[in-house]
Amino acid sequence: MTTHTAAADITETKQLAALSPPQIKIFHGDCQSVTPRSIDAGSIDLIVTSPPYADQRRSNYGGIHPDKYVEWFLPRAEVLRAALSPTGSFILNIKEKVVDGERHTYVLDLIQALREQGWRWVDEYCWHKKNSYPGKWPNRFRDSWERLLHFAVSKNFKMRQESVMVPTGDWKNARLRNLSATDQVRDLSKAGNGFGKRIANWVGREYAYPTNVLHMSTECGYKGHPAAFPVALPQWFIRLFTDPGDWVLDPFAGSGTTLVAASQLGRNSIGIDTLEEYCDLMRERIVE
Amino acid sequence: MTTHTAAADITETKQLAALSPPQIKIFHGDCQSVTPRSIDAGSIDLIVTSPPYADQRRSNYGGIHPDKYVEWFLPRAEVLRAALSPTGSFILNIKEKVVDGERHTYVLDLIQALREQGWRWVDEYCWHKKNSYPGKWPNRFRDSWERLLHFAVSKNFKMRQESVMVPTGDWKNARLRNLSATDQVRDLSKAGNGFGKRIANWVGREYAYPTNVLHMSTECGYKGHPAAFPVALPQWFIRLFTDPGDWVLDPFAGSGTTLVAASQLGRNSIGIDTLEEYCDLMRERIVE
DNA sequence: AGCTCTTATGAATCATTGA
DNA sequence: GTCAATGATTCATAAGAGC
Repeated sequence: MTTHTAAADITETKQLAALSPPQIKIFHGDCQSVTPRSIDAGSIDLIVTSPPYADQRRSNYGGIHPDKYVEWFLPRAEVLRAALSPTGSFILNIKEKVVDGERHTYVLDLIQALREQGWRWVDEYCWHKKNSYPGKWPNRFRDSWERLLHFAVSKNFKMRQESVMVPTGDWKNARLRNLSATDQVRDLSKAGNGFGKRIANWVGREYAYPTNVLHMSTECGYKGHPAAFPVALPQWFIRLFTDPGDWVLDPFAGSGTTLVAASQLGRNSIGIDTLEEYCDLMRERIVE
Repeated sequence: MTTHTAAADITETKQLAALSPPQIKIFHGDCQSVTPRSIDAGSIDLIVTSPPYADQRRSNYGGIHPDKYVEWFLPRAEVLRAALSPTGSFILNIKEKVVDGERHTYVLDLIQALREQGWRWVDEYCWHKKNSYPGKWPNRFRDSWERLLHFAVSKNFKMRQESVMVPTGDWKNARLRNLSATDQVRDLSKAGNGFGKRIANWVGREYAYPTNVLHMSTECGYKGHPAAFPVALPQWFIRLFTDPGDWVLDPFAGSGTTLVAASQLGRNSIGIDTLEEYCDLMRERIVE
């Protein structure tokens, strides 16, 4: 039993208890070869990932040149598409870097190329990073947002909009202060929109659907490993695009944030990473 | 003479009083033909505009099909580039519409095409619309953000970052840091030229640079014109990319929000619109 | 528990220097 | 020339210490 969602999520807790505990699989290797070998076609309900950005993290992943990014990504997207269920979704967290004083276009190119590969570009969510990296330059301000591209293979993908509804009005802030005992609730308050669907019923107050702008802080001061996104981010999309018992895949799993989120929510998960070191890290983190 | 900040109201008022009152020119017609005929090459310091979106506002503008959007836009961008000063900027407010359940790619295509035309894609600001249009759909949430694309023709465009500084998030921290002698020394040394120094002396560290995410509510459209952007939006970019006395152009002026903002800030402005009815509207609005 | 205050740090970017 | 490495810049947040 790995879930501990916002305080009195009684119904959800019962549901999860009735299910077998969520499975977690970790594969070491490149997702391009691992995926077709180790994952059944059409068995994945949601892919959430933050791939290595172009020319970033060179010390860890070897770095992909911006001009080569699309050709590096496409064959991997192809195997991911085969693994995804017809009603599944693919959430891609990415942002183009600045090259020679202007934004590089590889993300734009990638969107176009993925569409040609058969993906539907359903929407682009905006992740507003409330605590973006500081710095000052003569020609730009701090970059405070990233793209969360939502792709699907069919028009009728699964979407559970009620599961991410947010309380309306001042009630939210007042209530959260009372509930701030646990880390989980703190995470939810950080997200500002991570409430489960049952909590709204439990409290019996008004709630509304969120928008396609997510306000979340990057995780700060965590251990020595690079944390891609805050756990609230995969949480939000897992609630939105899967049911308990579904399978979630992160083909560039890194420190395993997606797997943690999935397990907390009673979803099975698979993580893949090219670095054995990160696979070990994930296993350690999951034990907690 | 060229400095200008939100904090320096007194100085600003004096400056503006010393200048002749801002000029406003309104031209009726298509900017593609009006611009080369009526605007001197290189005379414009900033272009801020929200062009008719694809297939939107059909009743007013005739509507451009999404698939034809880029070819419609490009010749107009060409004349705008000729009108823009070498140190000028071009702010394009745009968002792709949903066609057949997915985002259309004409904005991505447009960015690519503008780069091929010689524009530099400096950055993409995110306009977070705090009060986005209500609605509910089975496969997406409310669209709560739009793109504010920043293009320039040269690497060393004009940018007055001090003019849009915002109060620091935590006032207590700012005040405390003010007491630290080392911090004051750091401020003075890093401020560099002219105005930065004055800010450091005057308001200490109570102001910080903003990010590339703008939080602004939409305004109800000015009577008779479909809702464009709030006046605070062009204001922000006019402060950021021009000095008093500079020339601001809106080639799709609509209800004239950009002209109002420019005049309020002591900048000269030019508005162009294909509809005589809107030109009349602008003239009325400017009298106020 | 609830404050206040301190400190460390995070998918960053540009200018400069040296090979 | 081009390219790679280094230093300087900067702020919202979490965690931790102290009361």
